[in-house]
Amino acid sequence: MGDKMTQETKEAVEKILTDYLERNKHRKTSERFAILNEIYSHNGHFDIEGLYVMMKNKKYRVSRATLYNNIELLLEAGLVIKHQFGKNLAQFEKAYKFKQHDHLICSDCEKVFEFCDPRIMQIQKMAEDMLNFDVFHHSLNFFAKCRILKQNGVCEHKKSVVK
Amino acid sequence: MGDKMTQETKEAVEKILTDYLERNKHRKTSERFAILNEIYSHNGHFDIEGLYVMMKNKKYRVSRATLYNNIELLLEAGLVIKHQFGKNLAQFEKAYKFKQHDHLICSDCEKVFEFCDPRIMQIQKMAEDMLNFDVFHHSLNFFAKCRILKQNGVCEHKKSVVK
DNA sequence: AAATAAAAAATTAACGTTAATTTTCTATTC
DNA sequence: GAATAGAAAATTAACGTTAATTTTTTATTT
Repeated sequence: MGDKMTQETKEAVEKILTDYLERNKHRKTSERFAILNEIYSHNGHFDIEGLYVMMKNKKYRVSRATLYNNIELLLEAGLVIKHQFGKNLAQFEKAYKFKQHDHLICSDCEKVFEFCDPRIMQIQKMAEDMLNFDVFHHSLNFFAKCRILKQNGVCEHKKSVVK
Repeated sequence: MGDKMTQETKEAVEKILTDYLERNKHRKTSERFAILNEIYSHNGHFDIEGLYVMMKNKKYRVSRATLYNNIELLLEAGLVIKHQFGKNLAQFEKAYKFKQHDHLICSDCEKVFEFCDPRIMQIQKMAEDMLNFDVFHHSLNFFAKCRILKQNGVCEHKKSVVK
């Protein structure tokens, strides 16, 4: 799980956060940079409770409310992305330097798969022009049943992408 | 709000529910048909609390838990669709005979706009074949900023589609 | 450096939803 | 039609998240 990020990434995301905080006249607290670092040294999806446990297991003293508040801030700064995969539990992932992708969720085992398709951008452009909006984020989820499961009665996609 | 549905629609959706209940060996309770009727005599999006209030204002005695449980059942029967527009409050809408559409959400005023694009089906087909799944539902949301608001500082899209 | 005002963190309470438990009702058998 | 077992409805408790309040910290002024 704990995956050390490159020094460049660390500096780049800290710079983005610093700029965002200065631009919006927010304070540069130690908690904010600790949370950012924790998130960026982790791969794949995570939820708030998981992040809380991860940080508790290390030196950090941080409350859940601070995580909820600051993940919102990181969301606005474009440093994390939020997902709602049907369930009533929000999942997050880091956003910096990660190429755009969407998700397909297995309705039997809840595993999440990623895929890319450039046509989503064409749809986005159509919607923007038709409704006169500028899209800053999109979310596309497919909820699906495994074809193998239908045939064999077992749900075993070894090549799960995330979670 | 309260919009009388045609007799044909009423019969059709009741038939779908009856068949679904029989097929899955569930009971045909009065609550289930009351909830279905209430949902189908309403246009646009709604949440559980709103449905609860609507039914309380009429003759019906029904608990919130029953609404939560049965909306899940109607979801499985393909009679309603569930949306999560970023906020932590689920929105629903009837599914029978309503053509496929997706949503764009204004980040300033939370209004929801609908649009259609056939290309989403091509993306779906691609994902299905690549990952070997059969998609039974998708959700595509664009989160966007109003161009007029950016220019004039006011957020007033009169032609809002839903809610 | 001390005093201060404002902002953020922590704590607590509230809300929407889900899960567990109890009560009521359905529908089947006698 | 009465008795019964199982299912669904209602109630209650728990969970994830958001909002409100209190405490702590930041950073600015003196």
